[in-house]
Amino acid sequence: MLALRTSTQPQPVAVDADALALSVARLGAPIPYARDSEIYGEGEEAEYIYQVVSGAVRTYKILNDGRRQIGAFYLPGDIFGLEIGETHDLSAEAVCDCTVAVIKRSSLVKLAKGDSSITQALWTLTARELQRVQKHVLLLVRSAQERVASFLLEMADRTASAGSVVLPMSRRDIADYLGLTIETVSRALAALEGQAAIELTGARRVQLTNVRELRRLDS
Amino acid sequence: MLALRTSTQPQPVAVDADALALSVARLGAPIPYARDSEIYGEGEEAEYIYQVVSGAVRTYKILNDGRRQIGAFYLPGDIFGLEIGETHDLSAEAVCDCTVAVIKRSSLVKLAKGDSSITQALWTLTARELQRVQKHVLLLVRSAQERVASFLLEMADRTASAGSVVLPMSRRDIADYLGLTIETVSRALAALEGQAAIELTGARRVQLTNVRELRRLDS
DNA sequence: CGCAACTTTGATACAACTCAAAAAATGTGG
DNA sequence: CCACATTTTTTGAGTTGTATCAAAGTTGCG
Repeated sequence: MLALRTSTQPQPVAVDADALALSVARLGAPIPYARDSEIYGEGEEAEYIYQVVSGAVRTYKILNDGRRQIGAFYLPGDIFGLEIGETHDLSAEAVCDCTVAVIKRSSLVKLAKGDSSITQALWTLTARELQRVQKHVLLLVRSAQERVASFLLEMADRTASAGSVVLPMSRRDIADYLGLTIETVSRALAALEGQAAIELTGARRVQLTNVRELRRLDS
Repeated sequence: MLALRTSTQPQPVAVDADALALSVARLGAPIPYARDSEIYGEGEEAEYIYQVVSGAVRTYKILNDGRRQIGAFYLPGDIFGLEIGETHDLSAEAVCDCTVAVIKRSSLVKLAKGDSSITQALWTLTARELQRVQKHVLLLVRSAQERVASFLLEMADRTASAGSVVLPMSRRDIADYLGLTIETVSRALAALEGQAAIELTGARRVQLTNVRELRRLDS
């Protein structure tokens, strides 16, 4: 939700944060990352702030039992890697080949000294991230089908695609984001197709044929 | 984790936020709330910022299927109700009879005008809240016993009680926080007692007899 | 003390997981 | 562009952990 794009979601106090997003894109150095390559690791110093230019990025943690929990997917326009502490709480990887604009945190802090609206914008970004994670919590207590339906709606909304969603991530990624197994994700998709809510027009291409029904599951 | 208290958790960039917490306690009007009474409702204007003085507070949302998801428990010293948008994202209620210090958001904003460190402090509070919710996500993808063990450790840590934890909330509250049913919470507690990790010395009093074992489950 | 609310325990059901294998998609070199 | 190898996704069968339904204890308060 840290997006430049317009969205059907309410965007309170958005102006400053979005202006900052523009700044990152303009000032930041664009860097290419290959699929599955690490952008930063958990515990590393949070020296930079990142914005997806093209492609997609995931943040995640590895649990002690070896499972991986994905914290978020970031799409073009989204800012990630903003921490208030010294280090990153999660690791970040490229979901697919992608380009990321990078700006030094210290240069933003320097800008913020002369312009309190930048501090305000950074705060807003953190608050939006908080709202996003709160939604994630609500997602994780719902049924498998509801989680998948909600995920599809979110992706459709964020990619501004008219009903036809191209998922940049694998079933494993989706499963690890939703707290499910890949088999359960696959079956949930098949069930949604059976209910004529979606149409699987390729492994990673989904047509949302009945958004009403998906919303009913999501709500 | 928005606490004045000392804690075994790392507290990065804590000074300003804690100073602010002191300000709320000093400047805020102490207001008593009866058990289960509403402090604010989801969607209401976020006019005030709150700090628990005594007792405990829960924030929550009601899902469309009628279930309730608790977002957080706030204990003495903790600040809650800080939003960046115009309205509250969750509702807040008194878990038990409690006292809450209340300060107008506008007066903090006024203070912040002359002191950028106050803006910084508010940002830090939001960031801590973000970290807390991220932990909550990790909790919700674990087994019932692991969730309960983790919850007990968190409560022990936050109440700074030497092994003996008094839970201010009911099983229903715990279940709704952990995304479980009350029966499963009860059984998980019984199982932990069977493994000699804890001792139930009353419905709401738990003795942590083997913190090592609990931490192994938590990790 | 007695009642109401809360918690525990038991029996059963079901959703999601695990293990296994087939099918489909993707990438690669000839 | 095709044939093959590899990876990813789907489907199937069986298991398991948690939910549900029901009832018995327990706690705490008026």
